[in-house]
Amino acid sequence: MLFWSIIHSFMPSGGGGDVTMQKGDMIYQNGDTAHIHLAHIPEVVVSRIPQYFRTLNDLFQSGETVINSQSLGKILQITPAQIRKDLSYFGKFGKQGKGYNVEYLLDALRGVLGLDREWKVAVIGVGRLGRAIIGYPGFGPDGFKIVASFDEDPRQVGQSFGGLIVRPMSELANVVSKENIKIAIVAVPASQANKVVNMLVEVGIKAILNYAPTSPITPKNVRVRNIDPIVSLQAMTFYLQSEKEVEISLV
Amino acid sequence: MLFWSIIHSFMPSGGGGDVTMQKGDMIYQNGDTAHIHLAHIPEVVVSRIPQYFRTLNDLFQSGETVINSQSLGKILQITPAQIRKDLSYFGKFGKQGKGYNVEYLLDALRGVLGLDREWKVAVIGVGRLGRAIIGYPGFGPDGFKIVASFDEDPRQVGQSFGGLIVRPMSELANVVSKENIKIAIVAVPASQANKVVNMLVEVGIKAILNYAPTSPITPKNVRVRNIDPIVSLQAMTFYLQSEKEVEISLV
DNA sequence: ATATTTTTTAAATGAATTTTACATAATAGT
DNA sequence: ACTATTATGTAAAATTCATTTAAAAAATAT
Repeated sequence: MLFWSIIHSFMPSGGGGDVTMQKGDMIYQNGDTAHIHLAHIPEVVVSRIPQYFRTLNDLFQSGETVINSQSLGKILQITPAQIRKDLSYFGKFGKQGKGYNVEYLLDALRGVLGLDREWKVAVIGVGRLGRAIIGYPGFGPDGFKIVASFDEDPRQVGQSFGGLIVRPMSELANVVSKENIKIAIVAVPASQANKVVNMLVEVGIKAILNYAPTSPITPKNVRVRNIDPIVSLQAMTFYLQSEKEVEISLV
Repeated sequence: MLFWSIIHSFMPSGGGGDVTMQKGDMIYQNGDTAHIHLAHIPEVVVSRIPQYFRTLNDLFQSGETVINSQSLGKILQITPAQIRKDLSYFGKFGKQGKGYNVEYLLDALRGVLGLDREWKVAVIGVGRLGRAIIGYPGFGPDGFKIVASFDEDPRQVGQSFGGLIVRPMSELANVVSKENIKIAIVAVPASQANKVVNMLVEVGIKAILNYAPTSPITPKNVRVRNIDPIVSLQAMTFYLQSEKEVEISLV
């Protein structure tokens, strides 16, 4: 690989669908093609951005036009310094002496998170949980559109939930490719989860929201987030029991 | 406060319900009472323990008797060294040259997480989501028993879901105290979540699993874990869009 | 105008977390 | 019984991440 160039100073983003570059990003040449490699951003930072986004959305809905890092920090229980640092990974959004324009920052983060488009989503498994997910009204307003559902069970195939006909797994590859689906939600029993995840990886899914109580293994270009209420509860019971400070009377 | 003693070498746990102490823990005297302060364990470590526990459970179910850190790491996508380090915060559970006895480690972690008892849980909000939670069969086997449900809406009060009569919020304090409930699951709309969380804190709830898309503020002795699929999805779309490496033809 | 507020940036510090490396102990094979 | 191998536990090093500090710049309020 022939090294080409590192961006040493920030270049503010242009208009619509282009790639924003920043300090630390790299352009390199490989054969007859140039590649852009975006600078590393800590995962913890990436996980906080959606929370900033949601809070800004709430503020915007309630008519707020400006907010500073201090107030935002109070709402989210995060220090103002950290909020400023996090945002600075992506650009300069604030006005000195004033704070952040809510609508402007909201738009900026929408771009950062890739939410300035619609993401098509497939749901795998239409049991009790899968049906609840399909019926959940929260995905649409944030740009996630459930466009297909699948189930292994022939008795489910053909049924209709939330306006979606349940398809057999054999149609997965076709539908994912035709509809250009990149995101899947897994709502099958633990016993089937690994097999299903492998199939999803195979057909080109790049992000999986996994509700099964497992930790599926995927190539690192396929992201997985697990939602497991038991795991969350257990992490809390650790504290519940360890905080029982023992009191021994000495008298 | 009169300083008393720091534990300098590990004392293996005794029998049933006592508190396991270890290197770094402190005993101090305050008035006529002795207090035990357990050594700090990183939050990330605490979050991983339930995953070890779940995987060991699976292994145990499928008849495995021994596992080493390498194999466990492969399953969980964690380095063997990290697993050993994590476990070493709580004691010595392995045998050199062999690995960990699955059943023994499982029991040990059950104790660490405080799962060697039953935890009573209250569910707040019996809408679509709340009912799905009450009906979810996964809580019971892990020692979490949903013993009460509440709703603000008078039309829901008195109805029965999953064998539980829905109670009015006015009975919250009484029931929580009589039943000694320490854990609550919040499944109310975002607009009510903060108010509900405040009520829960007030009546002595110490751990909250929050399904509402908010980040409620609590005193630091009350733990909160948020489950928000939108936030999880958005953290992934960041990578989906930023990984679109741009390819520019140079020919 | 001037003082105040608040952001941005960089650098330095500090804290938390992960990895490395190795002494030590158990096991398995000969 | 001896040797080679395996795998833990942990101290120390390395890394990553978070926080603090300081200084410059921009906006607002007095």
